[in-house]
Amino acid sequence: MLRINKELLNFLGPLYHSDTEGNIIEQTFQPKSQILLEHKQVFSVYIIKSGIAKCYLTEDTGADFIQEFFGEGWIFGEIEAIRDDLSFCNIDAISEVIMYKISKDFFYNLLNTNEVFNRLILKTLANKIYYKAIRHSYNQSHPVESKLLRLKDDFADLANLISKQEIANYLGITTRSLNRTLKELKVKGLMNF
Amino acid sequence: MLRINKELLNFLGPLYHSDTEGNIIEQTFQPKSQILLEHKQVFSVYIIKSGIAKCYLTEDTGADFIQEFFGEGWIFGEIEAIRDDLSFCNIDAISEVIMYKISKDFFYNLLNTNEVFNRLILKTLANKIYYKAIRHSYNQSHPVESKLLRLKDDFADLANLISKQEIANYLGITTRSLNRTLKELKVKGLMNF
DNA sequence: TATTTAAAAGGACAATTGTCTCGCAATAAA
DNA sequence: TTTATTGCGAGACAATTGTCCTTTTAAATA
Repeated sequence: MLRINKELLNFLGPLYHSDTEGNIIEQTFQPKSQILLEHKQVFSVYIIKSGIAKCYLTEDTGADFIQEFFGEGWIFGEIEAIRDDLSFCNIDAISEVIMYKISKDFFYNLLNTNEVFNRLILKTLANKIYYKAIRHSYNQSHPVESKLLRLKDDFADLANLISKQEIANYLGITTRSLNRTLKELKVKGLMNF
Repeated sequence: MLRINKELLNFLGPLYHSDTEGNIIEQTFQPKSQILLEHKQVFSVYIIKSGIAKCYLTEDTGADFIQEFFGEGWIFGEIEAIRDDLSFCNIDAISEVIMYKISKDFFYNLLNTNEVFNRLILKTLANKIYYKAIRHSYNQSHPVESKLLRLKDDFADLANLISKQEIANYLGITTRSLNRTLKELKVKGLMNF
């Protein structure tokens, strides 16, 4: 649930340091600040250098559904750039987030001229689809208890970084259901979160 | 819910006809036959020339969750090729399906040497992510009734091609829930499917 | 320390969705 | 025509999850 991409980060670090034309800039976001908003134009592609962000959609019901938690090396804005369309997600910083920011044009340029980068982006996109397919299918076919157990280890890692509300939003359930099920699992001795 | 990709089909048609080395072959699958199985090696990338297929995952609960219905121009196997991993979906023909089949190697080759193809694949991947993100979020945040209404028009188009069971599997619900809700909508005069 | 605020936990009840089962209708096989 | 077979629809009930609201806890501030 916390996605990282060291390969992409390793590619971008050196590129940033050798860049003299301002094609890549660093930008810092404070915790809880909004990085990207739904239904807006996107002018840049972002890669997380450090910190954690959440990517979520706000539905007409008022509920937020968290697509993914983004960590080091995770990229966003690239889908909008490739589709040449408005943003379809909100991105909020959870911790302090430092990011590499590259303009759409430079992103296109890299895609066309740098085979390694091109392949990295292809892989990243393919992985995003893979992760989403598996998760969506699992979510639709299993009760809350199973979903929670499946993420047990992730919770342990993220426990002091993300709130209960965020976990609920990630699972597409209410905090009430989350608490109820967590308690049942505690009684059964299957979880101590 | 029935995805097509004319652009990709328009690209592949001429390529197929000018191909003298057997890089692209046509293959026909009968209705209900299996085209791809989960957890198997994938040696080719497929693009649908005509017909309809379904892409689904079988969960440990025994339930099938349909990721998408594939129509003309839709591609699959490309994610496995890019990730260099086993298949993670089953693909079954629904109607008779005629496909262009290209080897992994030729697919890689096209990606590296043909900028147009490369861009088409990037777009296709980005679209797959976009569609999945929107649908997953909607599914998690809305009751069955809303999900059905949202797909009203698609149902009308596909009604005589796909079964009730398949619709239920696409929505991640049981046929019982589907029938119950369809009846309620009929009573309300909101649907006549 | 006392006071305010926000996050977390949970009680009571309602709504939604699933499970199991049976019956009906349509189509295919005997 | 009769007999299986299969998909569809739905009744009765159970389980799951959500809604609304109150209480508890813990951290932040005065």
